[in-house]
Amino acid sequence: MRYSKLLIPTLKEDPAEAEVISHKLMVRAGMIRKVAAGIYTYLPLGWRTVRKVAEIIRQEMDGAGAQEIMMPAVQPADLWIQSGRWDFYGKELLRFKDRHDNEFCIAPTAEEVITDLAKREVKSYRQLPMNLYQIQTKFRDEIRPRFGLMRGREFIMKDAYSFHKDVKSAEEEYWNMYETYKRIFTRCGLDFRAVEADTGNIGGSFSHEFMVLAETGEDFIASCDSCDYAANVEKAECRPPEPIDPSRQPREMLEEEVAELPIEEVSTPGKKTVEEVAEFLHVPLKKIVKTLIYKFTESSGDKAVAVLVRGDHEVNEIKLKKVLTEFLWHKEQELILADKETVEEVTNAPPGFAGPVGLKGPTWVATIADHAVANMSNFITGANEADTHFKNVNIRDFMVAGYFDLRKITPGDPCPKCGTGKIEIFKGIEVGHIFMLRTKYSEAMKCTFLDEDGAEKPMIMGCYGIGVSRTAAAAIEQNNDKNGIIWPAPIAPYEVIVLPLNMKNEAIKNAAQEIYEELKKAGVEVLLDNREDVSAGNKFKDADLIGFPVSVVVGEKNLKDGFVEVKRRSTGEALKVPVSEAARKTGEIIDEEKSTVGRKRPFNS
RNA sequence: CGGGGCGUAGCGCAGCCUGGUAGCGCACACGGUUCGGGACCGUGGGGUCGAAGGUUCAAAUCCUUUCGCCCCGACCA
Repeated sequence: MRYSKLLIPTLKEDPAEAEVISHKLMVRAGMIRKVAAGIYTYLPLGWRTVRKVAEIIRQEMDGAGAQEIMMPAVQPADLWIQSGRWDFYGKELLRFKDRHDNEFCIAPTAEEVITDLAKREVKSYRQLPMNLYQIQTKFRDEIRPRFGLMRGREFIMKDAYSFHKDVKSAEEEYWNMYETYKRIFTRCGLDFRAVEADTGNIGGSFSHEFMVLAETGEDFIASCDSCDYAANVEKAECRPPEPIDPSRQPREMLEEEVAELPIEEVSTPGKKTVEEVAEFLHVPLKKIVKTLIYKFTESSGDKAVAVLVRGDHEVNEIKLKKVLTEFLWHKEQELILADKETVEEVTNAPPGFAGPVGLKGPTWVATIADHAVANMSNFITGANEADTHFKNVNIRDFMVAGYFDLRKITPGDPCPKCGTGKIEIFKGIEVGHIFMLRTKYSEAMKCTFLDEDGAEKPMIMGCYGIGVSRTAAAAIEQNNDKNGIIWPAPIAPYEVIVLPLNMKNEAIKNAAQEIYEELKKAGVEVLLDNREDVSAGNKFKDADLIGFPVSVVVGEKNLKDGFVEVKRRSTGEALKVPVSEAARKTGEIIDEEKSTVGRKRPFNS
């Protein structure tokens, strides 16, 4: 392709609206343009990269036995009502009515349509297992789209759904997809980890996320420094301190054995946060118990629950939700930190002075505590009175409905898997997610088959997503320098750019043209920067900004002696090669760039 | 939805406080000189100052409303 024919509107300056590097560089390199918040047009270069990511996904999915299909983006409400998600999904689901006043949505994901398809077309165990996928535009009306393609509202996703006659088959496919995803992201040249994850809105029984490690990631990953354990912080379980002590009886095992002292009131004027209290009373955060009042709604009205965690810990709301539903039988809706009024009602004090001693009020249902609290003694809590805390509080002083894993894992915690390693926290960008759905959708939508024994059974399902456009952005987050993008060769919009530095010099023009033709013939994806009246400096800057893995520089000085320069974007390393050798050498280098991608970074190590 | 910020030429911005000719750099077009790391000279085109209403002789500027965008938070297959 000739540069002059392509729409590549590069910019010298960062766009004012962009914050993260991938967003800035994609706009500057002329790959995307914004149409509305979280909604983008892909320009020729951006689209080529997206297509290349998609092609890698296709090859690997097809190779793994999946079949590509295409489902509608606009989906009827009644399928979503059948699955129960029409009510459950909330505002993120973009809904509208057609001219007949029938309700529709723009699909954020396609479990409903695919389950309906399987229900209609698959009758027998003989047709199973089956894995169907599509690569398609999705829409999620995110509360706050941001960071360009990293969190768009409209984005391109590969979503796959598998159907099985039994759990064993489904689990086999799950791990088949797990391995397939590893190959896909490795081929894309990404440094990533597969981590255990929460199942969120999609539901189901277990799940892994594929995380690209990057500082701009919005997810936190807990990873063990000695074993292969890695999990989303949302999911990572905290090993209860020894001894595991649900009954709270044996006091003799406490890490710090001291006699329980009598409870004592202390004045703490204006000291609301744990940090302020710790500083004011000259005690470590670990000696304080935080009391957080959470509010949720159930059929009988608003309820409040008090949650106790150690001062240096933070509540993991996903775990809290789970505890509320699974152990306390509250089917909560919209769990939120309680507002001022609720706090005052439950604690009889302004926010900032809540404590577990003497909670009351009609909405208060229970006090629950994190495991770590069970092993504390003579700690500090709020006194449920303005400007006052209690010292030497002990478990004897209040009622706890139970001890659960309620906190976020923190760096230095013991690994929940091996127990000996320490947890480290990394930031990551979620580019893929695989779920074991089991029968969540097949039961709701009556998607059944006849098994060998003639019994009608719901299909066992799995689902597997990859953010295609996000993967492209994540690759940039990981591969860039001050001059621009450094594309991993397999997903670069073009593999090679040929730079004739002066188009008015016939010898340069002809040599560049020749090398370009030869590369094209050899099947290399090559772009010829044939722009007239663009200075050498500009061509270099644009080539670096866009990030072509290899450039062939055809300039006067070298060409006089019959040479051109073949340069790698990743290392800056430049080879002087004879014109006649240029195409061959370039081909070799690009092959090497493509084949070494991913190899330098061992998976999960 | 809460807090903060911003809407002036395609992009990046100044002008607004203190009302009176809409400006700068880049980009774009034409002519010329340049041509290995974002060249230079000259000429030129391009703006309902986000929108609506108000105050005023006069509004980009002051007031009100509204829309959009960005950041932080809550939220998120």
